[in-house]
Amino acid sequence: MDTIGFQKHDHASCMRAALAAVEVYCAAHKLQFTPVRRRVLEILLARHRAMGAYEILDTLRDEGLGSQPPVAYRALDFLVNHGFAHKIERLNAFIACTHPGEDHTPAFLICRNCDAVAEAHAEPSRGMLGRAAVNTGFSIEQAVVEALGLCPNCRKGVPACA
Amino acid sequence: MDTIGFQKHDHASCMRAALAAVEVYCAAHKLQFTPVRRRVLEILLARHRAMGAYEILDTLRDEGLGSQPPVAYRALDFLVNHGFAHKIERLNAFIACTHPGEDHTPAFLICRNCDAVAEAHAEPSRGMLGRAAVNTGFSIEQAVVEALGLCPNCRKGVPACA
DNA sequence: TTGATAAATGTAACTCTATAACATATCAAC
DNA sequence: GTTGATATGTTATAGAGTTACATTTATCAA
Repeated sequence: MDTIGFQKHDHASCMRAALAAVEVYCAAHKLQFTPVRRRVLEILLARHRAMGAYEILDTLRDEGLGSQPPVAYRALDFLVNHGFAHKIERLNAFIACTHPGEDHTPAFLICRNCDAVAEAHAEPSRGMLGRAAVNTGFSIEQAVVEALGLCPNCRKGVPACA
Repeated sequence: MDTIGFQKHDHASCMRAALAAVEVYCAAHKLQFTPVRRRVLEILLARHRAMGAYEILDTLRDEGLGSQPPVAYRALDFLVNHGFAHKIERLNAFIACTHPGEDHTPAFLICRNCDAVAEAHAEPSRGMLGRAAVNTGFSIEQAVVEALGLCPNCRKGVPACA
């Protein structure tokens, strides 16, 4: 068990499910889910938190799967481009998607105390941002929505969201 | 005349107004609006677009106002902390606030073609993000809201938003 | 007005994040 | 199997941001 979206859950099965979903998606879309790409996604899924590219690279290096930055960045580009992982701009870090394969605009809740990250849905076309876009004639193609604050565990004083 | 929020406006007067507002605010709050801080804000206001810290630093260096990164970053920290400028996470860049002094949560519309940036208002506590936060027990303290797409000028094919 | 304290700046060195460029290998499809 | 596209390996470098410490400048109280 581990924390996801600030709640406990069966992490091993959620990891298997995500990998399976990505495999299915790649097969259906004729994408190459190569060993490096797979391993980077596994690392992100296993840690279940936002990780810097160089932190991921360290793990790859230990496993002999490539030691230079472009190896990690290229795998991450692939994962992000196809929606299997997301970049958290505010942290310059990456996190596995909690529902890969589905088309969605993610929004994140980032705990400033324990760095846990929960993924929610955003609808940039709605709300004030969408209205502002329509008013100015701007067409939204992508959106970064990241909230910073305290997760429920840290609010209650749980040390480092154990 | 220049573009702001994708529209033409009297840029010189908007710059004067913003500087005046910041001066008033600093006097009222006993903040030191020092030459470096003032100059960085002027640079941001004059260019009227998102600028990287090193781009700003180059200008400072040319003027003999400091040549090392901390000089620019410290001034930018001051401006951002007091709401006189904002950081665009997606661009790792900074932009002058269009209504300094007022307490607000900014949202940005970023043109991927010409890099023009318009500032809108966000209300992170409302909408889907706010609901997700309430549901999970997360308390939002700050939010990054940035939309990427095409500004009206670039949609119409105006070359580089001239 | 001077002396203590805090705030701001100058500077060097460094860390972290990310990309360019080019060679090599592997895959996919005819 | 040859060819063209896609992916990987590797070197070097660019860009963004911080740490640490010395020095200066402002603030304020005695």
